[in-house]
Amino acid sequence: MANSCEHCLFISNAASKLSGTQIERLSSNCASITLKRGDLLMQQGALSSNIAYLKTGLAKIHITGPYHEQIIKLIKAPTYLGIPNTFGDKINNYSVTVVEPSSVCFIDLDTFKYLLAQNDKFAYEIMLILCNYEIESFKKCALRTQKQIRGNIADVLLDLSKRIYDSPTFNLPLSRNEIGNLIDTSRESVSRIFSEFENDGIISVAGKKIDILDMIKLQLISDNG
Amino acid sequence: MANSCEHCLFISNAASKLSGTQIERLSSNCASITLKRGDLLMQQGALSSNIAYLKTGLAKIHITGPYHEQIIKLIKAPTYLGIPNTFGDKINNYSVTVVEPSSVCFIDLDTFKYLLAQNDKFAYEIMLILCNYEIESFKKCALRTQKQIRGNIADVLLDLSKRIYDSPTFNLPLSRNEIGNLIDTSRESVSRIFSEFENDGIISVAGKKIDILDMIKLQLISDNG
DNA sequence: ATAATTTTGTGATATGGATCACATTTTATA
DNA sequence: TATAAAATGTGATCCATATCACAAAATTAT
Repeated sequence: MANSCEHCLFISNAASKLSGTQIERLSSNCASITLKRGDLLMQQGALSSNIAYLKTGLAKIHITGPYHEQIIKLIKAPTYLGIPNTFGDKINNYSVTVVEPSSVCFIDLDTFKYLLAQNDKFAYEIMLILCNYEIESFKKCALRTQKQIRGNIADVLLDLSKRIYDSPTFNLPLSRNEIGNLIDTSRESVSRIFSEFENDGIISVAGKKIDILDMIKLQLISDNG
Repeated sequence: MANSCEHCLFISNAASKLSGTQIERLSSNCASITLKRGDLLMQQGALSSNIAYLKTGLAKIHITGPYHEQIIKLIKAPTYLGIPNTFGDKINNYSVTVVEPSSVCFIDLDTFKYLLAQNDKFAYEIMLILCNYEIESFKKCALRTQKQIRGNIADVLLDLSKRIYDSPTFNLPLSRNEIGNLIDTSRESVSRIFSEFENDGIISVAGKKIDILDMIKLQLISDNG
């Protein structure tokens, strides 16, 4: 049975700019699979021959640093992954691992490039995505290094609550150690700050389950570093 | 006298893909100026209506953090500046300040977008640039936070020597304070490490003038954090 | 040139977090 | 269900680096 991108429930802004023929071509050069927590979607150092489109789910972009693994960011569907890898040297410059059950389409690179060349509106949308990535990473870079751990943990909790789950209650998709890798700190410090926040009545923690009790105070901690 | 991009000595890879008519259009929508150290090329928070093309010189991209100014990176000509700003909300997300005498072309945004839509090879080159930006910033983000100050200072010196000046001897384009802002440390620490490196015979420092005496050892410090 | 301002170097001190250590809980596996 | 393995919480200790303080040097303005 042929894949149909045209009727995909999670079609991207970019793909919805494609013509009938173009989207047909996409459909026949695009394979959809489902992945579970821990599955590697893209391996740093490997040769990339596909663009990935995360249709549903949650993933982390991470790279191997000199001393430990560094999580660059959490990626929520829907989004394209690995576009920068496929231009230039075609070696993946980072790994992507699924942290919650996800469905992903792999799009043949040549097809993707063909579509970019054929349809300038499609290309424009992709460019928009790339631009936003850059702006985002500039900001994050500056904020993360100028705040103390309390501020960074507050940021992570707010991000999970607002951007990822849109709810004051959620299950942490990352271990304490991973949260540490995301904000450049140790797992012990993450634990300690969680306890601190709990004692201050800002959050309630039960294993992976987080409940933000005082959003205002959490926001203050985030703002004041 | 009309500006001629076609015969520009510093024409970009992207612009050299343009047709005769297209490059004429670029020429007539592009203003060239010269700037000196300290001149602001792009102001964070301001409305952007131009793409900048740094033809010659050196500039820094910086943003205002919660506590102090953060230098994101040093930009060496030739390069485009501000592309991400002009997509999306059109507010500059960062400032750019010239640190060495530079010449810059301001390209009208609508013209730039017109060229992107008309010429897919031009668009492809611009996309390449955006992709490289992202990869670069991922790497930098991870390395900077996982190394100690000695390692980061070694990185800055090597970057200046290799990428920017292509010489073991050069004049620092940044103050100690700015170097601190670049690698998230204090001016005092920068001074101290410079003295340390000098005592170890790795560099010689005379005000702004730096001489790298032992490239191998400096590289080792960079590698080992 | 001279004065005012900014930048820099370096010692002393304080401290945020890393690291170590180990008990406890949770999760995965046989 | 039992057992092994991984993740977590928390105290004690240590250290890299920020911060403070102030003198010296360099730059800029008058």
